[in-house]
Amino acid sequence: MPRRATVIDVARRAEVSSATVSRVLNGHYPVARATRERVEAAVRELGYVVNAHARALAGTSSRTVGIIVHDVVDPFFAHIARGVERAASEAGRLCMVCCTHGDPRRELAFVDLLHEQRADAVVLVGGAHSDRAYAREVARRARDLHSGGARLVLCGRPSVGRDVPTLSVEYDNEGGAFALTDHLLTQGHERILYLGGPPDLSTTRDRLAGHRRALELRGVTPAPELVHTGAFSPAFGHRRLTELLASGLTFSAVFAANDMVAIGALQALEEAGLRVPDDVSLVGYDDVPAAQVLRPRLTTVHVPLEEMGRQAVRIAVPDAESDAESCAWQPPPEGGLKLGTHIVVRDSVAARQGRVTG
Amino acid sequence: MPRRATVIDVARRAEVSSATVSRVLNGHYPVARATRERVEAAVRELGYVVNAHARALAGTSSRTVGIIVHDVVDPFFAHIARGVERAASEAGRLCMVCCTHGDPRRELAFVDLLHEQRADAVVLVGGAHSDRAYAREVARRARDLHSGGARLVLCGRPSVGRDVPTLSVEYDNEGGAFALTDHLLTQGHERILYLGGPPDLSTTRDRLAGHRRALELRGVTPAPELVHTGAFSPAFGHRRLTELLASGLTFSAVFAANDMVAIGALQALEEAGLRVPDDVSLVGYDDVPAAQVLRPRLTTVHVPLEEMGRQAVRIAVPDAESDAESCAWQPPPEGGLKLGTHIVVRDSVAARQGRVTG
DNA sequence: CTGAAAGCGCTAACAG
DNA sequence: CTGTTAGCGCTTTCAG
Repeated sequence: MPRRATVIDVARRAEVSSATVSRVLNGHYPVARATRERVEAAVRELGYVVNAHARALAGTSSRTVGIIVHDVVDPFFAHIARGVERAASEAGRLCMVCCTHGDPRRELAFVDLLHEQRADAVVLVGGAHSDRAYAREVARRARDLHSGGARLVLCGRPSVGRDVPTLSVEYDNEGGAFALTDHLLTQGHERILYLGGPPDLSTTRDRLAGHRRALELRGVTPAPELVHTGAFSPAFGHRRLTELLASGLTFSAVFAANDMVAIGALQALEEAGLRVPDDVSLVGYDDVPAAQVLRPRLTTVHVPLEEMGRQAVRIAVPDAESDAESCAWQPPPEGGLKLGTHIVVRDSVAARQGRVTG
Repeated sequence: MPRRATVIDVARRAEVSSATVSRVLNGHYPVARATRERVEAAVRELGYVVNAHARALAGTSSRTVGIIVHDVVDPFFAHIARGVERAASEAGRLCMVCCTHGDPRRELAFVDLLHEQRADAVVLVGGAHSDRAYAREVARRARDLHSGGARLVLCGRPSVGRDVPTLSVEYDNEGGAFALTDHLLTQGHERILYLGGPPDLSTTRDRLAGHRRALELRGVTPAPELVHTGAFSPAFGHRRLTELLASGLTFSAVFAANDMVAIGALQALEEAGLRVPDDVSLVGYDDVPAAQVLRPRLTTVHVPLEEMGRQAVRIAVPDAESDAESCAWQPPPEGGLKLGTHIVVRDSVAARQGRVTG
């Protein structure tokens, strides 16, 4: 196998030094036009391709960012990933994506792997399990990363400690759940079934907190039998709601922990011969595209997913432009952004008709 | 900023040589138990993290694979990306994903970028535009990559030339379209509107070819006014079908070029007061999850998306296990896989009632 | 089992 | 404007 061409080969061929080759390759440095052309020709003739590793080793950054999600197919993560990829690309960086499938150990392992790659930023996406030991592990990595000049960005999850050097991009999760529940309450629903979401995930806790706050504000006592946490999947929504319906539980509305759960819930309702919103109202959360495809179209909470991804890299890495003077750039002093959410009213909620289904 | 720890620092601390540190870090080499433990302790105490770039430079591969898609959010690409990510991860590799948003120039630029990163494999996903110059560019990069020991994998697109060193994973696109059209024909539909898909994309050409072959085989003459190519989006499906309906075009079934187009088409039909499948039958292609969420549930062609992604990396890189003896591994002689597709019958097609809508 | 030393390919001073 | 010369941090012969 013929060894790959290197700067030296190009230099020899163009009859210049390797430094000159490097200079024309990088632009940003005066090189005589004739020389430049000779080098460019040599590059072309040799099919030379710089070695990003050698380049990274020699000082310049790796020009990559990493993102860690549960699953690239899940629209919640996919949209955030798109934002990260776009912003990274605009900042002249490659995006490495890792999928944990919800396993915290894989998550930690990926942070390490991305650190090894010397990613300029590592974006950790989605709710976190509330586990002290786990938070400590994340904190340690945040420090390691930081002391190496890289940033750990928490996207849609709480901080892991006051003086841990992380950046963060959150969204108003509690507020969205509050608004959504209030909307239901306003329509006369008081027995609202809360369905789905892993109970120990920060996302679930926040949504439930907003839900409860709204209930209490309207003088409705939260009923424990109306809270059924679980997974964030259509399968869970379908299965659990089917069971609940069979058990005779009564409620007039369902608050699905996210749109995926709502998809399954809607199917269960359909199968039970219940009409949405006539017999039961239904709401979701996240406002992924599927929410508009469902019939009835789903009332839900819009979360600026892609924007979160964009911001995550924006606050963590200097962009292409200011990049020339990259040393001038520095992370925003706040270090933490919180994006707004808002309820999107569509067709899956109706005023309560008096009857309570069960 | 305190310089990051290096093997030398670890070596010093553990009172061994850097070579020994390297050996314990990599496993695969006899090191006295006591020595190993001393090194491991030093690593921990210093918060040492290997530099993947230095490692890659020093000879071992970069342990990464790259994937180039139009858009990570589009389920077609997302599922393939998931397969690639999983297989890469299982083979101990990181996955770098790039989004072109359909721009061939970005695609080429990303191949270069991934080559610079010395990715072990670069997977190019999705239909390609049939453009000689473009194919030549791809071919050149395939050769460059190959001569550097990396592989270019074409996933769901045709070869760029007989003796261009690429690997490929295809699916039976033409066959699926044939089967689907035949299904419609069997149900009595003869005026079938073919809707969507960029006309110069290989994917579209293949699907249309299968569609036409089925038509001809049943003695139905393809009608040019029934073919309306365009984008692969719900927006296109909705807009164009709405126009067509207004124009008075007659047809009893719609063959949407993919499920996304079908989503838009269904909405247009609904808005026009037409019922699916009672008034008009509708089919899609790809069998993404949305196909099961639509009402009626969509009859479509199942494409083994995730499996394609998996296979793409499987044929291109040695897996973790055989990796120990990695020099023993070599790409499968075939170099080209073709996965099967099959039609999934759901609820969006009904036997033709006689009336032809328009 | 362990150490010494030679690069891997590139960039970045530092001199001209 | 261009060449020389050190490394960047790691792996890897080749010798003990």
